[in-house]
Amino acid sequence: MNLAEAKQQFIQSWGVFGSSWGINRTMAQIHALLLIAPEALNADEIMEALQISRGNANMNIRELINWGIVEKVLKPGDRKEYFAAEKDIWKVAMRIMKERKKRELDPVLSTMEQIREVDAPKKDAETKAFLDTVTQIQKFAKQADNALAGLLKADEHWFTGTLLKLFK
Amino acid sequence: MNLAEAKQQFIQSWGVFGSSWGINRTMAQIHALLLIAPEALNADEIMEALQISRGNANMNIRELINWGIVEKVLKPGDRKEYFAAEKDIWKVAMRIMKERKKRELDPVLSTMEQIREVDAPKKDAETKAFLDTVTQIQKFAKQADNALAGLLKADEHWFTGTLLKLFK
DNA sequence: ATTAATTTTCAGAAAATTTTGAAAATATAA
DNA sequence: TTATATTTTCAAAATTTTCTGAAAATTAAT
Repeated sequence: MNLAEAKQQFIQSWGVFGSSWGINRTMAQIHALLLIAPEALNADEIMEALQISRGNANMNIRELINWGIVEKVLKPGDRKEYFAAEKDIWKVAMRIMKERKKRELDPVLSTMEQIREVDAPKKDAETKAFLDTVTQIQKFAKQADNALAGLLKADEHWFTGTLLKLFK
Repeated sequence: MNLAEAKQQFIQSWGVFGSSWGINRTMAQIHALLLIAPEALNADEIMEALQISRGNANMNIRELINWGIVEKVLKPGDRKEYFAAEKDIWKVAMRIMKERKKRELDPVLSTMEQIREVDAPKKDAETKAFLDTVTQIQKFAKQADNALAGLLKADEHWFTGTLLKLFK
């Protein structure tokens, strides 16, 4: 396996992992491509490398930017827009966790909250059991939420710390 | 919102969350239904409650059993098979994490391992950068893997401890 | 052994998601 | 302003995933 083949393999695999992580295949592949590209790439280069259409490329690049793991890079004297991925894997992972927490965990919390407002005789055994399950889930989700928030907070501090050191 | 409505709401929501967690909607809904059912249910009852076909029910029940969060319950004098969900949310979460770790994290680890065997001049700057990225990912995945394994192990011990106390 | 009940399988249908490609919108240069 | 390059949008097409339902297989009773 030479370098080009290894890169190809990497992009393919990242696409497969992406799918099982609820991220669409192409989005993950573009991310992989940018992650191992020595330079920022423009839309045409991405389309060429992955053999995808312009619309597809555009849409998924935008989504990667929304997730905060890819950014636009402008080159002086070139009208095309270039794109570069955040290369620090830890930062990438933190951003993804943050995004997924927001999209997946937070809704669970508010839904469970809302369901607990059920207007039913609290003494009824069936009602009790149901509310108990909902409460358990809520507790668990809160713990997970706190743990993640803590991790993200810690990382932020670590980052701030490092940054401050650089400028002091 | 009365009890029946609340239950309906719960099942619907669980289905939505499931999708974003890479679990199919019906599978998640069956799980939700069993989670709040006072008694084990049979296939017909599940089909009726969720308005789904027999094939669909059968397939997703089997998958829930594979994940280890639902089990068959046999009732004496009844030829039908009944199904019950694990009610301890913590256990459910642990099982799901274990399963996802196996299906998603472990493959990342082995693929990165394999890619690092690339046959390319290690002094070349491009090769170096590529291998560095792959190594970073591998390190991160290993950390995540260890953290999860630790959590699962801790839980196992906690469980064993609790169980032992009960019987001693 | 025969019959009846129940579960499993799986090809095709339906639904959901992703992708294309060309037209419209936007931005830059001449 | 006009022309040209580039990006964005979005309806329709392609693909992937999920679901149905009836036939086949299995299990248990008579």
